[in-house]
Amino acid sequence: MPELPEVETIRRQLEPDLVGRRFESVEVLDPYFSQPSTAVLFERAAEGSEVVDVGRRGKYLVFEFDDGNSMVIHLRMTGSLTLVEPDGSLNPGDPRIEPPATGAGNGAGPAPGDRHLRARFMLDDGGRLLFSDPRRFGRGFIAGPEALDDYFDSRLGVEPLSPEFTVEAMAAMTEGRTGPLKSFLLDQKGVAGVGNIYADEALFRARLHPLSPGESMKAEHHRALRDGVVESLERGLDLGGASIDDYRDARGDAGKMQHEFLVHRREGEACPGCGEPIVRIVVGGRSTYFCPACQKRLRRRPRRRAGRPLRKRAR
DNA sequence: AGGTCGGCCTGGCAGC
DNA sequence: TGCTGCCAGGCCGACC
Repeated sequence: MPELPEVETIRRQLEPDLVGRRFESVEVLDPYFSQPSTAVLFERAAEGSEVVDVGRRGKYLVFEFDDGNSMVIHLRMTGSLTLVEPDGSLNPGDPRIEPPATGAGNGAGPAPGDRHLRARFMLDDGGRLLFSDPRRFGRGFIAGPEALDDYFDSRLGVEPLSPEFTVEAMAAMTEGRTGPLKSFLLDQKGVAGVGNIYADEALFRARLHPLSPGESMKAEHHRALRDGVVESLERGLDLGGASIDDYRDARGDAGKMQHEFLVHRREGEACPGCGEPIVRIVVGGRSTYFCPACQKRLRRRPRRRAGRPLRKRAR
């Protein structure tokens, strides 16, 4: 599942090869991809545009065009973007040359005849960018600068790898939140880009229980969670992301983060901290892995009622 | 307003 | 073997 480290890995690979290139033709093969816009409108808006920047916001990839508009792509669960060089390889010098487009298939990409291919962007240097997505959850749209700002502002919170992601910001975001910390981390309006994998890893690094309410945290916990999020995302970036099922980077390679999960998808295995078995629970409908020994649940801080002194406990 | 839950999708797999 | 049913989960909209 592409989360921030996976999307950023793809962005870093695409940027040097796409900036300065022009989309000569664009084909939307699955109308779902461009919904709610139509395939034709999407194709018209992208065709002829030169890419001047490849950016990222949360889990969204942002291809900025020379006309000021941007094409935004979200990979969701199973989407992938693959850049094919003019010679058919996945990067210069790569041995995985596509078979010549003489036989079956139409030279669709790294997997010729890929039935999950949803959109194809032909570049002016003969290369092409392919969007493939078995589950059809991924989406693309084109927007002007103001509309794009509004879109992101209403959906996304702070970038966790930016200087704005401070301990104070963490404290402000979790104040008054009664829901579980796991749900807070998955809410993109708080920290943008964290998904199920890195939420589990961040909570373990912070030694925080996924069901602890946001408002139960004290200053030391705010710092621990901020640091846990940053460390888990940076580790994922260093390893080129995590490949559990479908994820591949823009060159068709798998990431290595899945070999270094501390708790995620490791139910019953020994906790890397204390050796106790890792447990799986469901929080907000999501599989959640943690160590019950290392990640103790915080209790809600008692709220003082105005004008009334704290009562001593009866008995 | 914050929290929770179902729906969107399809491939893969368990179970019969 | 082939069928059914369930699970995976990011995001959104409906609802409490």
